[in-house]
Amino acid sequence: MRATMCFSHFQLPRCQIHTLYGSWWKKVNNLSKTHENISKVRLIGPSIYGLQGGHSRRWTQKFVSTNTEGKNVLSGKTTNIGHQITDVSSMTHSNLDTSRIEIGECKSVHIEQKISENKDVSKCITVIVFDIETTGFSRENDRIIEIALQDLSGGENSTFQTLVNPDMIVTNPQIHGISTYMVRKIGVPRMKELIPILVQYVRSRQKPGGQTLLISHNGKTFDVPFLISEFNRYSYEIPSDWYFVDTMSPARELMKAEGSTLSSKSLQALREYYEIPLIGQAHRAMADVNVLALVLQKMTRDLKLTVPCLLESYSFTASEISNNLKKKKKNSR
DNA sequence: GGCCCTCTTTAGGGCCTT
Repeated sequence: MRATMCFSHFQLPRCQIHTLYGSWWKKVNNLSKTHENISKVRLIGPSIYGLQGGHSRRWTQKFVSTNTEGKNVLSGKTTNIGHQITDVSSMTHSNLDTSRIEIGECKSVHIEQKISENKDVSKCITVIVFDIETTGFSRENDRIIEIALQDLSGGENSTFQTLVNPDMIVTNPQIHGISTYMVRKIGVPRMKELIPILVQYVRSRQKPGGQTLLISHNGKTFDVPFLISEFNRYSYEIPSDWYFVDTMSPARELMKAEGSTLSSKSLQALREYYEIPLIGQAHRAMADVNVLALVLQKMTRDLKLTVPCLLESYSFTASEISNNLKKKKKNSR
């Protein structure tokens, strides 16, 4: 199977060409070897993911390659909450051979426990900003056509971006500029193929024994439920140690804050409020991720929010969202 | 569709995501 995968940097210039197999993928494998009992790279068991075979079953071969059309970028250094974004990095064209990857076991530590044990919990939390583009607003009838992630701790391969073939006509290219032609190109992965890679990528960014915090704008009502639907559609589940934060909540607080002139909670309004220049096309996943990463940095500064704060006060899990959706569906019958 | 706010909870409207 061959799929197109984009790994992008926050900004040009493009200064390095890596192969994923030589960089990120090697890192994934090294991680699994180094932390066998802690954070061994894992795609969760076959029973959950509907794979054939037992835990010892290896993944079948997959090739993932970037293409420039997909604007797949891979960033080297970006930013960290509490630190200024100081650098930009390179672009990657890669061939990724995911064969012979062991499905291991991952031991995670409960976040609340970790916070109480370690005040500097932010050091063991991976903060990833993400965004999706879709064919519309309906989780049932529409599909994801682009996804982008940026690990705010920076470093090699800190961003992940790809178009997704939705197997349907893209009816809203005027919104994001993504056409049916673009997503139907040879090599653009379907969601079913992308999910294991996506999970593995996030896992590769996770610190040993740490947790993952995935941040998006309006994620509670759009991005996360959409992801849940896509995962469930192919009998996958979002890993239970993925914690989500919706930046709409702190944005509401910012609107109410004394002296704030923020008039709307939209990402565009937040970008304008903080005078963040738009790099790339609005409503392309990575462009919006870049904006949100900067908004998050400035908003957490203004509201004096720390990463543990975000976790304690704003985070939610996919299962909480799923349970809410099930309850509401049941009540509406 | 779902969250939040308010002129509220026995509800309705605005906003946000593509």
